[in-house]
Amino acid sequence: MTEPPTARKGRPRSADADRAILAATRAALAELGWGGLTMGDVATRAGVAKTTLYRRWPSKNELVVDAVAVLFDELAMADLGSLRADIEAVVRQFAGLLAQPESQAALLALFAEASRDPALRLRVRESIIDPQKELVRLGRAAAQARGELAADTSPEAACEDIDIIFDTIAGAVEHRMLVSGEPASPAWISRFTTLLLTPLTS
Amino acid sequence: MTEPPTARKGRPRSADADRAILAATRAALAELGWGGLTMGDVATRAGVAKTTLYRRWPSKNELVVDAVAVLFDELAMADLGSLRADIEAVVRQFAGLLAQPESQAALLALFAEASRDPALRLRVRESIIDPQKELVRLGRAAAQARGELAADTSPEAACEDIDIIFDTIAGAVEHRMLVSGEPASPAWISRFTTLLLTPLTS
Amino acid sequence: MTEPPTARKGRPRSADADRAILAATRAALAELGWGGLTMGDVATRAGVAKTTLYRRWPSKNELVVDAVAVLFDELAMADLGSLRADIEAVVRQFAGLLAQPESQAALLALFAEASRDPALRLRVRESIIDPQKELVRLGRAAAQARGELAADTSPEAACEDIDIIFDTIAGAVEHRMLVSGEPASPAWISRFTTLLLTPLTS
Amino acid sequence: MTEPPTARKGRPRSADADRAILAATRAALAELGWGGLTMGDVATRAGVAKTTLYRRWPSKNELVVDAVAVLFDELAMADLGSLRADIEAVVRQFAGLLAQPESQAALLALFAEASRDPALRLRVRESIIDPQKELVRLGRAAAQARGELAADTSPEAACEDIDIIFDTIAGAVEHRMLVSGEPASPAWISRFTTLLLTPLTS
DNA sequence: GCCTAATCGAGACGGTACGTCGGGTCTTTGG
DNA sequence: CCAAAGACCCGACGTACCGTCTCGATTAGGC
Repeated sequence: MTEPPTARKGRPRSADADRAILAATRAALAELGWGGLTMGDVATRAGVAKTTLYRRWPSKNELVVDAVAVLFDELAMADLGSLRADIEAVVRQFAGLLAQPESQAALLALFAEASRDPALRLRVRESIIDPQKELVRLGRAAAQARGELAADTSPEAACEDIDIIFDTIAGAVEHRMLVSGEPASPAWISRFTTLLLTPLTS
Repeated sequence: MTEPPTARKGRPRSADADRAILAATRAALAELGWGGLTMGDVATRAGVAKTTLYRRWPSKNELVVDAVAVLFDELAMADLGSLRADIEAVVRQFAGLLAQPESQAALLALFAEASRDPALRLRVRESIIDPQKELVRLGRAAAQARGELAADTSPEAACEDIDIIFDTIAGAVEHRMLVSGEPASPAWISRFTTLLLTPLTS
Repeated sequence: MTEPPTARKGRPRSADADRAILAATRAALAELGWGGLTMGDVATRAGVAKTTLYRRWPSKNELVVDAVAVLFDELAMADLGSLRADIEAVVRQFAGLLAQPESQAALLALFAEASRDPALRLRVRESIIDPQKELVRLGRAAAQARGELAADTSPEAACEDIDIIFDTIAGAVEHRMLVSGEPASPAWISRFTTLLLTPLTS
Repeated sequence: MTEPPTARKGRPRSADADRAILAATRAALAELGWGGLTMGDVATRAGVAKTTLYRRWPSKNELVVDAVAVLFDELAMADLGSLRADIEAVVRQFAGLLAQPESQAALLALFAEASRDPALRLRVRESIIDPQKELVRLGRAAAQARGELAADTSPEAACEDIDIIFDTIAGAVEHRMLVSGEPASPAWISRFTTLLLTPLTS
């Protein structure tokens, strides 16, 4: 095994550069939006040459995915003792994310690009979608452990349940905040949670 | 009465050109996607000079809104006799729309741009969002007439109800089809309708 | 003889328009130079539609020829009693013409265009060159009548003489004023006349 | 000593590109004339991006000056032993230059533009006018050395003499070839030289 | 006193070139 | 081997004029 790929010849890549580039990307995104973001501008903000940027990311899209992905790392499933509390918490977290200009500017644009580019779609899925979906999975398991939800009848059905719940939550929040352009107020979150909770528990 | 401004000076704008441009835009959109769509290309396809195009639409965004808007005109609320049937019909129609490459390519990109440009947002809302929301409103009214739903307690609450239902339907379908990239099969539509129907009728 | 083509059917062309257009052309020429002159601008200045302009002149070039030609109509050969005085007068008149911004801006550009366009060249020759050359011819005849110059030995030789004198006078004045960019002061005119007179009278 | 700015950062500009662009400009000029010359076309012919072209020359005018200037470098003053021979040689060289399509197409147009643009005028003067005028200066000095011409009485007078001779030679040849459109035949050159020589030597 | 026909203004039309900008690559010098 | 700098090719942008066209509205003669 050629285990440690750390020891390479020549000058090693600067880890500072990576951080600076991602931070610059987020800043530019928040400031100028997706359309106004240019590679040259990001490079300048990061105090880095364009070459350095392209050495690490093949294109603007991949760069933005990575830059925004870290924002989704803070999503977490805290078992709050009831399904309603858990759902509300998840919705609130996701809404909080979409309230940030960076993710606001990036998310829909990224989805739009991804709908044409399979490689990007994969990357988006791994970095952005899956972490969110995992939350739904965990919440469901916790509710089952608590006895609020029935146990899985089959893995396929479980998977479908999770998918439909996930698409509904993510879609509704995104649509409200990014398309309708209205905030996800606590009242709205509460009403939406009720909407979601009723069929699950009845 | 404000005199109809039909009698204007100079050569009138060609209505043929308008139609050709919008058709060319839809074709290019379906073929090349949002990112690949070029004003010059649209002009060429439409057999029109770029100038003519810019005389009518200030930018790519507005053009695409108008080009795609007609697709949403076919949405209709047919009173099918039951709330479930009506919801399923609406979801199916919307899913059918999003299955077309033109709208697929345009919708997310348009939403993304609109989140930065208030004028565009207004245009999107009028041409695309409102016609959809109207369907929800009509379906609700029909269900109330049938006695399936309780009458409005207050106009504000009614409005909020419609908003939340609308965001949920639109968001979920969009997210499933455009982000998750999976089709809205009859089975999925049925399950989603159930999810939606339960809290409404319980 | 179908002499008077003046009587035509339909609305006659406005003579005012012609005058306004030519004046506007000269004004635009003096203000913006050849490169800055546009048909649309001339039309606007003249308070006339572009169509009206193109109905009369096929292109910018022909228009400018006509607009500038009238300036050359004021050239005249006044028999002042001596060859020197006559030459000086001609040079002075031509220099005066080239001191006007209109002709300054138009002349070289017109010559440049004409070197590629035979039709334009003909028009330039008739409207601009020939009137000038006529002066040389008249001056020569006057000097011969006075006995200052020998009579023609042959028509061909006379013609060659006139050509060479004309090219020398016109070329030198143009080059001094338009290329070297220095004024044709009385002193310069006097020196140049001497230069020209010596070989003619010796 | 100002440090030679040879050691610069970044990729150096390609000297090949410069040569290719200037050659392409001359070719396009000879083929299409001044009016038909397009920046895009020049770039294509040179196998170069438009950007590269604009990086070096701010506009068509400056580019053409540089492209044509090299043609004037071949002008030389060969001391042929007599003033007449020297003048004839100079006139012949200049006529030869104006017989080339490139310079024919460029010269008058350039002069026309320069009459409105001081910066361009300076550039024209340095690249095109001065090399020619130098020939007159040298010829005069040689003739003085030979004793054919009297020595300078004063620097100013010498300068004025040179100017007037230069404007006359250049103007006459240009006017004959480019405006009258007739060739500078050996006979014409001989006659013109006589015209010029008489006042100088009498 | 209409009719006919060419003119007028206005402005949209299909084109072509413009000069700029961003994307992504390549070639330098220097670490 | 990497980094900074910047030149490179490419292709789209939105604009400006070109010269042509289609309008509705005039403005003369000729009947």
